[in-house]
Amino acid sequence: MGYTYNIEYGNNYVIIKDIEDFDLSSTFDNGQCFRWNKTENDSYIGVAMNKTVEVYRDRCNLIIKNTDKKDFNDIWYRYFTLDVDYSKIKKVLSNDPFIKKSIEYSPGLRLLRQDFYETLISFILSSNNNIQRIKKIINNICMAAGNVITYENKNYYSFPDLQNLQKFTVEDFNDFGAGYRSKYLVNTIKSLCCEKPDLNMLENGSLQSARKSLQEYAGIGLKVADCILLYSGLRYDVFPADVWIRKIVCSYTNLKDCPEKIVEYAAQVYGDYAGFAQQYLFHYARFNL
DNA sequence: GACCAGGCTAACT
DNA sequence: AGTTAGCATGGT
Repeated sequence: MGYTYNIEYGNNYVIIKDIEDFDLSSTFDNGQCFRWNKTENDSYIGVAMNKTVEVYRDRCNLIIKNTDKKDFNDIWYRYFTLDVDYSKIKKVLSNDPFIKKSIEYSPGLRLLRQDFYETLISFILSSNNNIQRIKKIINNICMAAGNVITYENKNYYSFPDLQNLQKFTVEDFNDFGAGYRSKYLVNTIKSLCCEKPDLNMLENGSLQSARKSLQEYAGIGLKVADCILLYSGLRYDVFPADVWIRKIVCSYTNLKDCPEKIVEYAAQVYGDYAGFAQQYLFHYARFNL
């Protein structure tokens, strides 16, 4: 399964040599994640999985700083979907001329497998919101209840676990800037603490049942449910249809601007790779419409 | 001041 | 089942 990479394990860093299909900007600045930021040196520093790491390219190599062999194998290999064969996915999806164009625009885009609960909370915050503001709200939440992680004399804050999220009130989330979504968060966090969702069912059950069970939570509709399933790496046969996706899909098909119809179309045309198709399209749309 | 942002909920026909 | 107002906030 997956690839074998030529990897160098150093003192607090890991180098993946001659890596293909891994462009930093189109991976981190494409709206799937909210806790990665570009530095002055064109590297990216991210807080994920209770860790802070810095990632940068040196020609064909990818360097991950502030990590080691164990964390690379236990966490980052999976987080960065290094087991996924993007050349195969791109080849299949390129049968569709418009997806092909989007792939050519950002061929090094990757999906990330992020923490399920962080993804769930983050995308409740995403509704009728913009990426810049979503990042700000999430950062406020992390600063208020996350663990401090120091890296190169700067403090970073992990995404809080459910126990810590549970102590926040509607007023707290209002102070963080969540607006009318605050009550959804409090409600959903309480439900999640009370009974954990069945991740195995979400991953392996029918798509219909996975969506339906996520939509039981306050603040989660069809689009947010698909984002949660896709960006936590549970499944790739989803198609989050936000305003950008709706615009661009309607521009190259004669579909009406109706999310359910667009999702149905994507399932038929892109099948098990719909989630990847969506991500290439989204990135293209955001910077070209 | 209007419009928009990785939409959802509730209240209507 | 389909349609629509209302929703918090900050940027353009």
